[in-house]
Amino acid sequence: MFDLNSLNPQQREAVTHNKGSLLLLAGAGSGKTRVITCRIAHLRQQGVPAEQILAVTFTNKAAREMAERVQEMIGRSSAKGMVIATFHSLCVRILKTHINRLGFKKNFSIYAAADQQRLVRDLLREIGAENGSSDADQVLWRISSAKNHLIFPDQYQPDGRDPISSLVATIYPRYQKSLKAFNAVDFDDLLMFTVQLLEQYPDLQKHYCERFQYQMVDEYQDTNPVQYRLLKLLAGGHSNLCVVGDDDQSIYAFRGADIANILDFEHDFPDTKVIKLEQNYRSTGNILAAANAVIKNNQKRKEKVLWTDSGAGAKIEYLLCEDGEDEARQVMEKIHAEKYRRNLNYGDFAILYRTNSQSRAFEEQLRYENIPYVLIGGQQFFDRKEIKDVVAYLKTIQNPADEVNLLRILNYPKRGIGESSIDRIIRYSSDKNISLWNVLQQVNQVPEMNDRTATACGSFVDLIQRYRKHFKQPLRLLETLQEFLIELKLAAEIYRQEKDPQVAKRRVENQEELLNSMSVYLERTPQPDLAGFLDRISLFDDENLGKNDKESKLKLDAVTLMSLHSSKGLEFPVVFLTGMEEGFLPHKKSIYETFDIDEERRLCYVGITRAKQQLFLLGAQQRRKYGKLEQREASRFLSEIPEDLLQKSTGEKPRSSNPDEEAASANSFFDNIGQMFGD
DNA sequence: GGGTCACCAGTTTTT
DNA sequence: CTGGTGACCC
Repeated sequence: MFDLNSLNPQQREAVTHNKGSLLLLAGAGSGKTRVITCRIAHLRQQGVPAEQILAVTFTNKAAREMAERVQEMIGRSSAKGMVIATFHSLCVRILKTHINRLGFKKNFSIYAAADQQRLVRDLLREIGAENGSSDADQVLWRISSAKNHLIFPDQYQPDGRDPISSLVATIYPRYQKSLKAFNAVDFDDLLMFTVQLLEQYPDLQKHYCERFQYQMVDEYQDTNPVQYRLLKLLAGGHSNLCVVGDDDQSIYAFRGADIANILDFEHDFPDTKVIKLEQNYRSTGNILAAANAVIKNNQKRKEKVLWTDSGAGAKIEYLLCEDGEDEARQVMEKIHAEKYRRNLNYGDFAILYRTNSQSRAFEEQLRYENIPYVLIGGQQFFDRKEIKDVVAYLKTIQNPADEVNLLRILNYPKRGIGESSIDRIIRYSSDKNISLWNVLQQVNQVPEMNDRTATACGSFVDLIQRYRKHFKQPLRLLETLQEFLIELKLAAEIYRQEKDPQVAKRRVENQEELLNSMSVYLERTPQPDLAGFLDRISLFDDENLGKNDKESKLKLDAVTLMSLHSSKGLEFPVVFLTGMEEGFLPHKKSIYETFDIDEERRLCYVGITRAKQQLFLLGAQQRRKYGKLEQREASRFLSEIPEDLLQKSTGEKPRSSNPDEEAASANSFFDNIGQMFGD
């Protein structure tokens, strides 16, 4: 159990507030997760049945941690039956039972980014509008954003001034039609269809409302319009809905999050109790003072002032660097110095930046200095080709209507079904309106099919059918996957294709990680099957996969490099907030295109509040961009930090070949700084 | 099927 | 400057 006395008064109030809606404004580092888990434990203690409790998060990591902590607190059996899940997995649960009402079969596939991209590219090619990959990405982006706003294909209104949107108006309905034909849904559909289901079928809505009497939503500031709608439907007017979040850390507007959801919550749900958590248990006083000073410049926000009783701590250091390289060098110097001075580990340092391309200079320098580092972000495990190939096989076995994945593997590894044969098969399929899979089963009907290709198709069909049968034995799932990988000879294919044997080895090992993923799934699941495994790897992405996920990367003793976005929710003793320049933070797109400086300020706020003990702010006077040198101006956010919190220093003197030019640029820069610090 | 060349675009990301 | 992609050729 837990001790109410170990909580501060506001936390305690939040934990014991049981009835009606609750808005918990939890500042950075205010012990939010603890409050949510204690609140769940408290509900159980008050006699609320576990089945009535629903907690929704955005990431699997958050859901897993919450579930683990609840179990530690109240025990496994007492937690059994509650649902602690991400929005997406909650929706999959609902759709798995009821999606037939929307005309899908229950073995539907879930399309991830790569599958979607393939499909949209094919559709663009069909209408003769294929134009590199960037169009496909943009179209997909718009479709996703439409779905986030609950705009169905027939409701999509193109914007005349915008050429991409008319493309979207053509592609979106076709895209949705193809998905349905393939018995597949994409990530956004999971949410959109669930909302559609609950709206169209009041019996279902009633069912889920009654089931989940107590609902909690974490990171509420990140909810988008579909998620908001879903919560409204689940709450159904009566509920005990508790939302937890921090409007000051709302940084996902670009993917549809609407900060108005949290700002207007009290208005949307009358009689809401509002509780603010402002005591911070993470950072020193100086760091919090800087964070407060920056964020108070945002007009639309719930006022909060973070405080700590743990003392002011070190001053914040602002290092003005010559250029990007110098910035990287200065970070290295500080890492060496602080590691030695305070006996820290490499794992205590994080280098944060606005855009991923900024990581390069730091990586190079870290490698040069032989400092271990981990780069967070970049390619996701399940985006890797070798993994997608195996997953495509499994999806085809599970759902042969899934033509995107069927086509991906039809001739990989090569089995003598060439491009022209595939074209013939596709044409026959669309002419006769027979699914690809059915055409393959009667490939002799296809005109101009030579015998060898027909035989190859036959053995492909046989392979898939054989393994469909094998994968039906739940006790042999792991062995079957193992046998399947061997029979496919994918490892040999990888070694053949990849010149660098070390790279090939790593890729084969990645495939073997899938086996680990399967065995973890088997351990955790009472009634495992192939469908469940596929859902798991679509939804849960690379959790379980030892060396590739963010969490285990953070366990190594290595300096962490990541974007400001990825850093949300994490903390480090020493943080370097780099690229404190106009154009990076705020990013130039936000200055000239989206005009959302407030969101950039929140991003800056998130960065500052990651630091526990020491915060370094860095910026360069000039930077190489797209090959040419560019003068940089210090970020406006720097001038929002009171001068007495800052210790300023410059790096090396610029060593330009032209002393006059050098003096001029340095002077103008210092004039600028002088103005902003008011000296 | 693999290799080379020209061309383009360049913010943030989870599920 | 980079990385990714499509066109083109052998």
